[in-house]
Amino acid sequence: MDNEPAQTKDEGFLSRMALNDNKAGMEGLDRDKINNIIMESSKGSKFYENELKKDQQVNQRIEKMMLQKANITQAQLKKAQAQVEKMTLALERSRDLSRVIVHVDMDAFYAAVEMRDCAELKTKPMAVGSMSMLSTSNYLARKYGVRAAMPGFIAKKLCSDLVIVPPNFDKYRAVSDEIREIFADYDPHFLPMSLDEAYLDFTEHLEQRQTWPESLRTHPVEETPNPKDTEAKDEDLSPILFKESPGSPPGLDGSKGANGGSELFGTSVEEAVREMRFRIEQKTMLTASAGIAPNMMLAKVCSDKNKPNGQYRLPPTREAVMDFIQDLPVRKICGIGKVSEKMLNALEITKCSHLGQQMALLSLLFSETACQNFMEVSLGLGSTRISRHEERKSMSIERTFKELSDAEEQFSLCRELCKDLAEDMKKEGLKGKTVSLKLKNVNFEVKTRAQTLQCAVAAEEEIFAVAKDLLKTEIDNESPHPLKLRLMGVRMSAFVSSDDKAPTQKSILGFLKSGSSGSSEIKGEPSYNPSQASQPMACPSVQTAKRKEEVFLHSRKPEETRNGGEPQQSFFQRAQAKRLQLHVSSVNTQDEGCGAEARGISPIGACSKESALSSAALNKTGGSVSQVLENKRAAPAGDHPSTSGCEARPQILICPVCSSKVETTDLNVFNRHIDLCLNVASTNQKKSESESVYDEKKCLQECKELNKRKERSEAEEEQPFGSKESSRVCPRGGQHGKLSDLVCPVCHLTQETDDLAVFNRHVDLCLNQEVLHELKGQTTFSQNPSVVKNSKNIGKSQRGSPSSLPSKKSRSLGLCNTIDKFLR
DNA sequence: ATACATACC
DNA sequence: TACTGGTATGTAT
Repeated sequence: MDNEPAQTKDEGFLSRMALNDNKAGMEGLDRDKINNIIMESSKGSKFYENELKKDQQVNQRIEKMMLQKANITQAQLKKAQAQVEKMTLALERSRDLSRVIVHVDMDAFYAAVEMRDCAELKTKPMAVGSMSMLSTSNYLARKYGVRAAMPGFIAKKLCSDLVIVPPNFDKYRAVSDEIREIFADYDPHFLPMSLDEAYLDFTEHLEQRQTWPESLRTHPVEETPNPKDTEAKDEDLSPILFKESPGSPPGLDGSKGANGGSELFGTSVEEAVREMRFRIEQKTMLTASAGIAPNMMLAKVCSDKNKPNGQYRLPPTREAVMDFIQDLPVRKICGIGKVSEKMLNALEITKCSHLGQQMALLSLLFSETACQNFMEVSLGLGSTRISRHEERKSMSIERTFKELSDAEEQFSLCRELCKDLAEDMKKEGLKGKTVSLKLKNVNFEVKTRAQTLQCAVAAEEEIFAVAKDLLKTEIDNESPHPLKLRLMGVRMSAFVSSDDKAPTQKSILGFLKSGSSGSSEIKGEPSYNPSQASQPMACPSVQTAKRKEEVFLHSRKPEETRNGGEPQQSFFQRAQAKRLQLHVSSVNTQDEGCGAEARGISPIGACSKESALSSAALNKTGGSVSQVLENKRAAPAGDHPSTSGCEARPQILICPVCSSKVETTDLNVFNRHIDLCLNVASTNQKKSESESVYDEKKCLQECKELNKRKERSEAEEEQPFGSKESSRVCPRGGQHGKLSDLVCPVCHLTQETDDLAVFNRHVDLCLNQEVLHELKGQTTFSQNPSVVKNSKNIGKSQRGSPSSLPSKKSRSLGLCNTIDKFLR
C-alpha cells in the first residue's frame, strides 16, 4: 500500500484539505491532480477559509510543541527514558495474546447495498449521500478520488459521471440486523461499532468449534440469492461485488457453480472467519472484510489490510505483532487522526516503530493519556476483551441549513430541535442534567454553550427553556448584529444513572413500601392527598430504567475502551486511576440526580405545565446531597416528611451548617443553601488545613459570594437566601474556631469529625433512620448511626469522603446498607 | 463545569 | 448553490 502520510512539504495545509487516500481502494491515484481539483473547488469558500484558520491553529500547537522540545534537557530525557523503560516492561508483562479478536467491516457498505438493489449502479462510479456530503462511495468511484466525507459537488468535479444516491437508512439498518444475527453465532456479546462494523471475540467459539462435526461447519450455497431483484440478469447480479481478495474462502470458487451445493469450513480461526464472511455474503449478497488479531487495536488495522472482500490474520506471537507494527503508519491506528499525525510527523514520527523509539520524548511533550496510548500502540497492545454495555453518555441533534439570521426563526428552530431531542430521550427513557447548545455561523465557526441543571430533565419544554436562554445570550452578545447561523444543535448529557432515576428519588417511603423500584407511586403515603395525584408528570420516568437493548446508530463505543477489571491495567492506567480518585475526592461538586424531587415537591406550581419558563426555573432548584430526604431535612419535627415539601406557607429553617435562619417556602432553596455552606466549609477547610482554624469571616464572605454567583445565573424570582439576616454564624452557632465536634441536629450526638461532608452524611443517615422509623413504627431510634464508609461511592463521596469516624454504637448493618443504597 | 478540538463512522 | 450528524473523549481553563 502506498499510504505514505501524504507528506505535503508544500503547505502542510494539504494534509487537512487534500484527499485522504488512506482508505482501501484508493491506491495508485493521481493524487496531485485530484488535490488540485479539490483545492480549486474549495478555494475562497468560507469553508476553506475556516479550514485554513484551523490549520494555522494546529501549526501553532506544533510550534509550541517544538519549542518545548527544544527546551528539554538531556537530564530530563534520560530520566524520562528510565521511566519509559520501566513502564514498557510492565506493559510487556501484561501482554495477553490468548484472545482471538476479530474486526468485521462491510465493504463500502451503503454503496454496496445500493448497488445490490439496483443493477444499473453496478457498473458505475457511485456514492451514497448528497451534493453536499457523501457518506460512502463504491470502489469504482474511489478510482477517481471520490470518497466518504467528501462533498458531492466536489466529487462530481472529480468524476462527472458519478451517480449520487440518497441514503436509505432503513434499508441499511435491516441489512445490519441480518449481519448481526450472524455475528451473534460467533460471539453473542459482539460489539457493534456502527451499522456495518463490529468487534467479535472468537475465542470461545473456536474452543467449541474444535469439537464440531462437519455438519455444523457446512453451509449451503445459494445460487439465486437476490429475491428482491426481479430482473435476473445473472452475471451482473452476481452476489459477489468484489473479486476475492487474498483471504477468501478457498473452496468457494470450486463449488459455487452448482445449485444446492454447500461449503465446508475447517476448524481454524481463519476458516471460521471465512465461514462467517461467507454466510454474510450468502445472506445479504454483500461482502465483508475481517481482521484477526490478539487485540482490538490490531484487529481493526488487520481488517483494512485485505479490503475489500478479504481477511488478514495476525498470528498471536510477540514477534508477529512487533513485525506488523514496525512499518505501520501511525495514521492507521484508530484514534490517531490527521492532527495527531501531523504533530507526530513534526517530530519525524511516521511509523509505529518510531513511537517506540521516541517514547521518552513523547512523554515529555504529550499528555499522560496520549502517551499511554502511544506506548501501547508502539508495543502492539490493545484491548483484549470487548464489552458492550457502556451506557450512553449523551444524546444530541443538530441541523445544517441555509443562512438563518432571524432571531424569531432561530428560536423556533431551537424549539424544534428540542422537541425532536425530547422525543429521542423519551424513547430511551433518559433524563439528563446538562443541556448544550451548538451554533455554527456562516463562517463555519463553531460555538458551544452549556448549562447544567441540578435536576435531570427530558421534556421538550424543559430542554427548550434552557436552550432558549443559551441561545438568547448568544444573540444578545452579538447584538446589534444578528447571528448568522448555518447550524444549530442541542445536546443532552450528564444522564442520571438508571439506579438514580425517579423511584428512589421520588419518595423514599414509597420506595421502601413498594419494596421495589418498579413504581414511584407514593400511594401508600398516609398524608399524601390523593387529589395531589395531579402531581406534575414531575417524574414520569419511573420505569425508565429499562432501556432499549440496542440503538443502532448510537451504539458506538471508543475502540480503546479498556477491558473490565482485567489484570491488563497498565501502570499509566493505574496511576491515572489513582490520580483520578484523589482528584475526585478532593473536588467538591454537585450531587447527581434528583429526579422528581425538585419538581415533585416544589410548592410553587411545579405541577402546572403552563409555562416552560417557570418549570425551567424550578428545575434549576433542588438537587443536593440529601435530596433524597430533603423534605424531611427541611421539615420541622412532627411534620410528615412527604407532605412538608408541598406546604406553601413560609418557613424559617435553620441551616445545620451555619446555623443561620433561612426563610423560604422552597425546600430546594434551603437545601441549596446547605450545599453552599458545605462547599464553603470544605473549601475553607482545605485552604486552612495547616492552621486547622476555621475563619468565620471568610466563611460568611464566601457564603455570600457563592450564593450571589450562583444566584446570578439562576432564575430571578428566587429570593437570595444568603443576602439577608446577619444572624448567621459560621460554621455553627457558638462554635468558633475548630471545625470539630459538630452536633447532629437530629440525634443530638456529637460527631467527632472535621469533615462537613461526613457530618452531612451522618445527618442524612439520621434522617433516613427517622423515616425508616416512622415507616416501621419502631420506637427506638436513639442510636447514632455510623457514618457509612464506602470509598467506592464516588458520586456521593464528592461531598463525603470516606470517613474513619468511629460509630458510636453498633446498629443494624442491614439497615445501614439499605440506607446507603439510597444515598448513592 | 464549560468550551473547544479531535476522532470515528 | 453546495463541506453532514451523532457520539465519545481529550485538552485547556
